[in-house]
Amino acid sequence: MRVSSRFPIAVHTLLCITQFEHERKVTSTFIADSVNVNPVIIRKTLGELKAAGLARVDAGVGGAHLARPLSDITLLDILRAVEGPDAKLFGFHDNPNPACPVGHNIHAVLDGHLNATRHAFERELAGTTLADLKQRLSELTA
Amino acid sequence: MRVSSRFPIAVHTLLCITQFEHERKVTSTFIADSVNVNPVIIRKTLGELKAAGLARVDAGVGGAHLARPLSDITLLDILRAVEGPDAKLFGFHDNPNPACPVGHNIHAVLDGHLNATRHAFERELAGTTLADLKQRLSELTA
DNA sequence: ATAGGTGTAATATATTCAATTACAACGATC
DNA sequence: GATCGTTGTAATTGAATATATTACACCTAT
Repeated sequence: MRVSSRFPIAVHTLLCITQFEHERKVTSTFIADSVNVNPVIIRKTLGELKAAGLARVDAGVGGAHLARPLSDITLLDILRAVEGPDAKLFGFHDNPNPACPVGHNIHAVLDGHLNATRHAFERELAGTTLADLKQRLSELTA
Repeated sequence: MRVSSRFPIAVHTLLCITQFEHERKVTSTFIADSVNVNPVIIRKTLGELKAAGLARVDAGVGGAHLARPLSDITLLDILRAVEGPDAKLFGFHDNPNPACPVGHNIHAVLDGHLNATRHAFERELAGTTLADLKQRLSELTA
């Protein structure tokens, strides 16, 4: 049971950009050195953030930037950028037996609760923005 | 990003027990036929549910039973039984660079929000009991 | 033209999960 | 007490997923 580490990697990537974009060129290699993963992973992550409208990347010359104000990027936006907008939080066994009353109704009985749980999960993530994280980071590095 | 299907399998298993334990012997093979997985998966699941104090299994003769009242078993109890009590919901990249201010503080900045998200997730699951599910199942099979 | 960087594909490796086979141990029943 | 159906558990296989890494074509400022 795991939300992939691509999510914290994406958050880390965006924080690196906010922290350094005005003082140096923020390349995939620079970010990769902070995150401690391979630069290709950062390029893929940046590609997803770009597709989601959260980041811009200067092709050719290199360097990444935020595409929206910090306060307009939530943790949920970032999660959806890297996992896809309709990624499933819960797995489910395939083809429960329709001839058994339990198997026949298991989805009807459970799905609503699983969706409610996913909503609670997403609501919490939507309540935090990159501005909050940067604020906290400033306090820690002051 | 996926909570393993072992969780819905465990819920399905317990619902099968509540539905049938008074009219027939509920064996791992019987449950496996309803869930549509291999009986060994059900035996492992029942072992975990037993260890968590949610189910009893009659060794030798066979057959599973609930160990607690329906209203005293929440979805969170079941999740913890199959995933372990301290399973992590979020992955995290290893060894962020301590020489970078972002890498050095990424855990301090993020962990609190990730924990809050996990709590919201668990709180929602704790709000539903097997009694609720059985009630809904009764309505559907009536 | 070149140098530094990005985008992307291909491959290798690790991890996790479920399916399956095999078999020892258990307990009711004859 | 031998048998039969069942459980508990280990070992192996196969599929899916994720990350690391290499390679290379393409882009753009200089």
